[in-house]
Amino acid sequence: MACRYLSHRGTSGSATTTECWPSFRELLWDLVRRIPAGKVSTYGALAEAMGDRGAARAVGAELSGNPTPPDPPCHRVVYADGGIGWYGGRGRGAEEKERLLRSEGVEVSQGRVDLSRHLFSDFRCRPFLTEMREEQDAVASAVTNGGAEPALVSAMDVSYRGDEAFAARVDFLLDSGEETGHRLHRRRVDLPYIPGYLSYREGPALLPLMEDDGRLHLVDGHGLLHPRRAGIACHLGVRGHRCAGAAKSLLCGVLSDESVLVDGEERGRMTGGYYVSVGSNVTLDQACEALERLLDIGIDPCRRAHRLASDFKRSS
DNA sequence: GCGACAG
DNA sequence: ATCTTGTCGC
Repeated sequence: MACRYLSHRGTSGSATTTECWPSFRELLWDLVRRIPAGKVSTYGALAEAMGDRGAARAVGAELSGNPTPPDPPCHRVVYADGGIGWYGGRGRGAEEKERLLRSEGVEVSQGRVDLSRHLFSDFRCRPFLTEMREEQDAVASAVTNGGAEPALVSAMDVSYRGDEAFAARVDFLLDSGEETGHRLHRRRVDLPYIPGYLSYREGPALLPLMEDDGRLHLVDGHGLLHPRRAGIACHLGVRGHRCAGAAKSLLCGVLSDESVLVDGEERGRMTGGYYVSVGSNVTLDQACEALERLLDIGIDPCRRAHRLASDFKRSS
């Protein structure tokens, strides 16, 4: 199956990521512990060991939360140019980081480590981010357009507190705009936000809320308007649900009139302040018309879902 | 130097 | 996304 990360366990209906993918956090700290004293690595190198250099910022964000420094030796992780970087977060502690490195035999001059002498790069690690990209290619090829005109629309969003996700879905009748109900779901997440991998962070929290009764699900994020045509709306859509993405900003593509083009191809459309793109089982026209219809009668379903998820978190 | 990326 | 103070507009 193309979506291991969303696979169900038995008949319980629960879907987890941990069954299929390693934990970003655990894997990262394992890697950091392998850097010997006297050596350093870089944020990008650690990200690359896990399969994508683009996750370098997520690596830095996780390392900045080291609860017991200097035990997992996050001070041995520096910038790609040898710059010392921060220690303890928010621009603080470069001196302490430099002192620790010097005490371990790392030469620091002009505020920089000579990476040609001190770079450790003997990481052997499952490149799971690469595997996720490969899965995204399979997801993209499974996307389908079309279906009957939707009469029901549900908007979905997720709010966070630490590694806990609070997901919400709000339902509307398309013709009257009447709000007919909502569903909530709370769960732990174990992947940080990494551009291009949003579906692996938020998908597991949203999937249990989806319903295969012909309704169109509008998800906060992109569908085909993604570097590998596999945004979160596609991941959820290829599970058999009708799904489109509605995002507030672009991940890729250029705006040309109302269309968003990638390599000259229309992958999405800007309407009502949202970038809309197909997830699966719906056409771009249908998704845009549904959103426009609700906006026209004064209802912003995405904002409603955002507030519901936010309220759900606050009251939990 | 430029560009900088859903949530 | 979240954090957090201040500020603007209805």
